[in-house]
Amino acid sequence: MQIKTGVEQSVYALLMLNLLPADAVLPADVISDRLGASPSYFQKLLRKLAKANLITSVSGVKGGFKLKKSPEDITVYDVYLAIEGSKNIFTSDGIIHEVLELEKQEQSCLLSSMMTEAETALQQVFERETIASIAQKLEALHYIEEYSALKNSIFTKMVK
Amino acid sequence: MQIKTGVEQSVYALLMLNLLPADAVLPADVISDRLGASPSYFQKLLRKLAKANLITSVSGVKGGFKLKKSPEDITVYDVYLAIEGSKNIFTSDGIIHEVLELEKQEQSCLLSSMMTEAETALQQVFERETIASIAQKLEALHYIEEYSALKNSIFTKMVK
DNA sequence: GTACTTTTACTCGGATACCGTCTGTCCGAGTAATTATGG
DNA sequence: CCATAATTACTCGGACAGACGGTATCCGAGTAAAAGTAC
Repeated sequence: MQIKTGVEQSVYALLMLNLLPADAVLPADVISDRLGASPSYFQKLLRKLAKANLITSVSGVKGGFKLKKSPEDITVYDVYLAIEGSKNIFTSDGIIHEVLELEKQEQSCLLSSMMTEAETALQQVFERETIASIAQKLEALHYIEEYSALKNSIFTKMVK
Repeated sequence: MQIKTGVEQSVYALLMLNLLPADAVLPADVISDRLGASPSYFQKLLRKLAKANLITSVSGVKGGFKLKKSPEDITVYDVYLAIEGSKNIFTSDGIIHEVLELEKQEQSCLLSSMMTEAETALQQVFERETIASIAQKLEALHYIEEYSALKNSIFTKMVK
C-alpha cells in the first residue's frame, strides 16, 4: 500500500527534463544514471510518460526525451495516472451484497462511496502540485548551489 | 495500490458483531462463512482486530468474538490501522538527495510533505466513518428486510 | 561533391524472470465448557 | 452426589505455501543521424 517508487522517480525525471533548454533532449540512460535507477526498467517508465503525453520521445542517434507540456500543466496526479494506470486506488469488492444476500449490482456498496471520496481527496492533493511548483520550491530552498550544479551536469549530457 | 480486501472484510465482520446483543459472542467460522472468506485466513484478521483492541476474544467452548468498544468509537481508520499496520501509506524514498548529491538526511524530501498531506487527507475520510454510522446507513437504505434476516441468522448462530 | 550504403546510438515494445507482500493453509498449543468416570 | 479426569469446541500464534503485482533484465525491431563508400 505504498506509492510506487516509479511515480517518485518519474517526478524527478520530469524535473530534470524541465531544466533543459527548448528543443534539447536528454537520453534515457543519463536520467536513470543520475537517479540511480535501473536503466532498463526506467525506459519503461519513460515510455509510459510518453504514452500519457507528458513527454516527447525523439528516436535515433541524438535522440532522447523532453517535456511535451509546459511544467505548469503537469501535475503529480498526471504522473501518477501515467505510471499507475487509471484504475481506482481504492476499490471495494462489494461483499455487502453476499452478506445481505442481495441481487448483485442492485445497489453499489456502502464502502464504495467512501472509497471514491477518499480517492478524490487524494486526487486534489496530487493535482495541486505541478512540476513547475516543485521546481520552484527546489530553487527557493537551500538547494541553489546544488541545483545549478545539476543543471550544468545536465547541460553537458544533453544533445542538440 | 488497492485497499486490502482484508480491511473490507474486517469492516463487515465488525458490522456483524455489532448486531449481537450484549455479552453474546460469535465464533469466527460463522462470520467467515457469511462473508465467503477463507476461515483460516479470516482468523488472522480477527486476531489483528483483537490485538488492536477493537474486539474481544473468548476462548474455549462457546467462545467467539464480540466488539470491545462501542460501534461509535470504531472508525474505518482504526480498522485500517489494525489490518494494514501503522506504516505510512505514502512514503518517498528521498531520491532527491542523490539527484542533487546532498548530504543525506540534510533535509526532508520535497515530496514527503505532499505525501503526508495526502495521507492525512485519507485519514480524515476514514476517521469520519464509524461502524455505527455505516450500520445506520444500512438500516436507512432499502436493506431493511435483508438486514433483519441477517440479524436473525446471526442470532441463531451466536452463543451465550 | 553528390548519391548511396553502412554503421551507430537511440527509442519502441514485448517476453520473461525476480521478489516482496498479501492471501491462504496447516498444525500444535492454550483455554474453558461439557461430558464421562470413580468412589 | 460430588470430585476429578477426559473430551470437545473454540481461540492463539507461528510456520509455511501460493498468488499477484511491482520491479528488473533482456532482446529484437524501428528510426534517424553520422560516417563511410562509390563514382
